Amino acid sequence: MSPRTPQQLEEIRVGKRNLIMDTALEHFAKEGYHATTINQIAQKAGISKGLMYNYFRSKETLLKAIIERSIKEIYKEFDVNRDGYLSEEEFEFFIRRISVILRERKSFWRLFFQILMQSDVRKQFLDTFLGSDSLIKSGFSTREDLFASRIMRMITDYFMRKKLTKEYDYDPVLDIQMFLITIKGFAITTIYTDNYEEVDYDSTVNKIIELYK
Amino acid sequence: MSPRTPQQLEEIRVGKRNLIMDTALEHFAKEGYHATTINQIAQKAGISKGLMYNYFRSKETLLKAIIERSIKEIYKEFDVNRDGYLSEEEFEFFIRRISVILRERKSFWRLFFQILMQSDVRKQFLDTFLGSDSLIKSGFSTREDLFASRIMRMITDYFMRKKLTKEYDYDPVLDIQMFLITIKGFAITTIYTDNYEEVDYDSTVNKIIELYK
Amino acid sequence: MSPRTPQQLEEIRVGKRNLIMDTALEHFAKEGYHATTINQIAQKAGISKGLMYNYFRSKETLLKAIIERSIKEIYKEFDVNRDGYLSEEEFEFFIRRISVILRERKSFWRLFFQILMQSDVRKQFLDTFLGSDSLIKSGFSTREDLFASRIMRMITDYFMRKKLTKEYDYDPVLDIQMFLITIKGFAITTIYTDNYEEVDYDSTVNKIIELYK
Amino acid sequence: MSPRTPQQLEEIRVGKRNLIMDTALEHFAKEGYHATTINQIAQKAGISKGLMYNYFRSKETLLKAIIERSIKEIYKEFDVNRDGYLSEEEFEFFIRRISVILRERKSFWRLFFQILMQSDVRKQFLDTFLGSDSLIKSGFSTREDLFASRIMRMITDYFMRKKLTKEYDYDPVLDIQMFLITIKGFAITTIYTDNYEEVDYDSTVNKIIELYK
DNA sequence: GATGAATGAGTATTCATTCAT
DNA sequence: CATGAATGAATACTCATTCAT
Repeated sequence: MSPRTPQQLEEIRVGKRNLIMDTALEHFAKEGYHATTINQIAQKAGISKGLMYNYFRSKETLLKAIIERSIKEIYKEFDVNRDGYLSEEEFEFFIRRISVILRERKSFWRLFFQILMQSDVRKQFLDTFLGSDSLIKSGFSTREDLFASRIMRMITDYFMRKKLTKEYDYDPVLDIQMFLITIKGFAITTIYTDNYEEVDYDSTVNKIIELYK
Repeated sequence: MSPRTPQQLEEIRVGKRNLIMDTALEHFAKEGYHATTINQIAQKAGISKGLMYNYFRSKETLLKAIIERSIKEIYKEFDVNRDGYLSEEEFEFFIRRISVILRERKSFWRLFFQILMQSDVRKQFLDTFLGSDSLIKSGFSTREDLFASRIMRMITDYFMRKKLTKEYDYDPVLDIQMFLITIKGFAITTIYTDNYEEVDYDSTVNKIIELYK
Repeated sequence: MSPRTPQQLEEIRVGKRNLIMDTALEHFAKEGYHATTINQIAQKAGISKGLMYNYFRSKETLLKAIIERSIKEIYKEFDVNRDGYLSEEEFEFFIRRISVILRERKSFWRLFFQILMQSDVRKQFLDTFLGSDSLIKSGFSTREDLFASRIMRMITDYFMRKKLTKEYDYDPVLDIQMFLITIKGFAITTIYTDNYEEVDYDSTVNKIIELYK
Repeated sequence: MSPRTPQQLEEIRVGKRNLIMDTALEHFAKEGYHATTINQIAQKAGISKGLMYNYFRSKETLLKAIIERSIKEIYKEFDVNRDGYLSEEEFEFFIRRISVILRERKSFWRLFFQILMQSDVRKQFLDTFLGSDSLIKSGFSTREDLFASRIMRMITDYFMRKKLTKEYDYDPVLDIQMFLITIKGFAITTIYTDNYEEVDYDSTVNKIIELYK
């Protein structure tokens, strides 16, 4: 009859917290943040509404927690090379990494898209994702705030360097623009395609690398 | 002060109907469908809530009407050549047309994106827009149902023909895939960019044409 | 079938607004602000919960509206002589006026007491009522903000003058203190007595006047 | 590390019980009964919610326990002379005692006021405190139920006797009324004044004694 | 056609209370 | 004795929709 140990409690808390976040993410991504009710989440997670509020102060807090968690995890993925220099090898790795992350976290990205495409929150999504400070503006501020803009700078540098090595009439600004457009289109296609031929998917990734490496 | 003729009445009706739809579209696109209230719309449109319901049976009906109206208008834009054959000239025209329409109807496209990125309605947007029957599934059924899939077929044909005329190792399936990705990315970029340099925008369009013509 | 005229609408609005405020005041005074539910109020007033929110943005707004309404009305009662000078005649009139107002607005005063006796809101009630700026602090700020402190100053002056005319060892500070204590006790007694003998009540009022005139 | 004796356990129990009550009283008095949550109390007291319910069946039970405890203690203060006769000396002592108790138990009195000024519980407070049976009605029944009414009777007797010894036109009923009003006003002033000049306070007490002894 | 007062079902949130450990 | 996760009933508040005028 002795109370649970702190470890046990921590386990319960962490486990349930993640359960709630996972369940909520699934619903948010599918039906949209506004259209999803706390009731739905609680029911699907098999807990009471009250308990949800034991873990998250509000629906919005829950949303932010979900976003932050994913942002942090994604940040780690790219945390390898901090020297700010993007080699051709790293560029390819970067593209391949994106293609994996997009597939592995479809729900998150669907949610993220939704949010960013809404009014004030929006602030051009991909220019955001790949390089701006709108996360801060959106209230989704983390220590990783500058992550996006750092990546964006690295990419810019990468394309600028290509001018030196490649062709005469090479226009790096246009190439960056085309690259971003392609990545965005690729992202949407990946996220909103439920079943794709692995082969086709791979050759698409390869093609993108071929085009912009 | 003579009583209005039936024609005048009809004009008033149509005018008010469009006013409501325009106002609603603006709000839906900016704040999102769920976050927008009938009150806001009515107030901004300068009419009473009651009158709104005189024109639209429900909020959802209003939404569908907005979508349908735009779909129809866009359909007309591409209604020129019905022979199902897409010449190189027409392909270029097609791309340029898209770039214009995207800019001219930003609000609509933002709304359309939102809707499609949600719930069961989703069904990959651009594959929808450019060629599927999901509009029907989505409940946004119109007489133009098959419009998208016809366009999609034309595009497929177009790229298939390129195999015949162009290179040996040309892979039309991959090229279509890349083309669709590019169009999607271009669409999102256009819709969610508030101010762009006209020059840059044009060169991007030209580049896309250059790449896939 | 023509819509209601602005006058009709205004009548409805004012009438219903007052109905809600009156009903709410009754409940707030009896069961306390927190213990009273919007449901109770709506039910007693014979309207739907929703309608309440058509007239008041929130429960707290309703409370403030009730307080302000009464404060304004009471302010008018004492708005007669603005010269800041309180003659003996006016002093007597002042006491009698209070005795009437306390009886006529029992519910309001009960509510007002409750509120002021709560934590931050508190700030000594009667020193407030009769002379401070806590109304402002309480968030019940009106153009009549300084009403209370003006009255307080008038009373202070009144008692100071008595020193000049009356006795040698007269202590005006003590007398003011005793006067305020008496008024407070009188107020509470009046407000929380349901049935009193009119005769007894009058003689009490007379006694107070006799003691402090 | 030897197991605690039953006495020690009982001491712990009593100590913790009082700790909870003290903490709760502080919050109830400051934020109000309804606005105070069990969580706040438990947290401030440094115990778990569960333990609270080990000591008190419910929030309301806790409230009643607090009231009863104070009532009993106050009762003891006045339990000296049970002969029902109030001498002039004792009357003065009575007043002075009240002035001390009011200051020493501000929190309790503030809470008591709140409670009595609400709902059916109300029943004029001071007439209660000084002489009625409303404690029973209020559900705050104790063995000391009749305490208040006994005191009230003693006071009545005291003033009636003054008629015999003092003046011709002396009206004991009016004097009692004025006395009660003064005591109430004095009580409120004392309870809701945070810092008073000790000198002023004393002279006020003396003045009351002078007036009604 | 036009209005806006009125409704009520639904939604997020709070909090006293229970209970397994 | 002690804990805090879990519950669920209650509460404030919103908003699409209806309807009398």
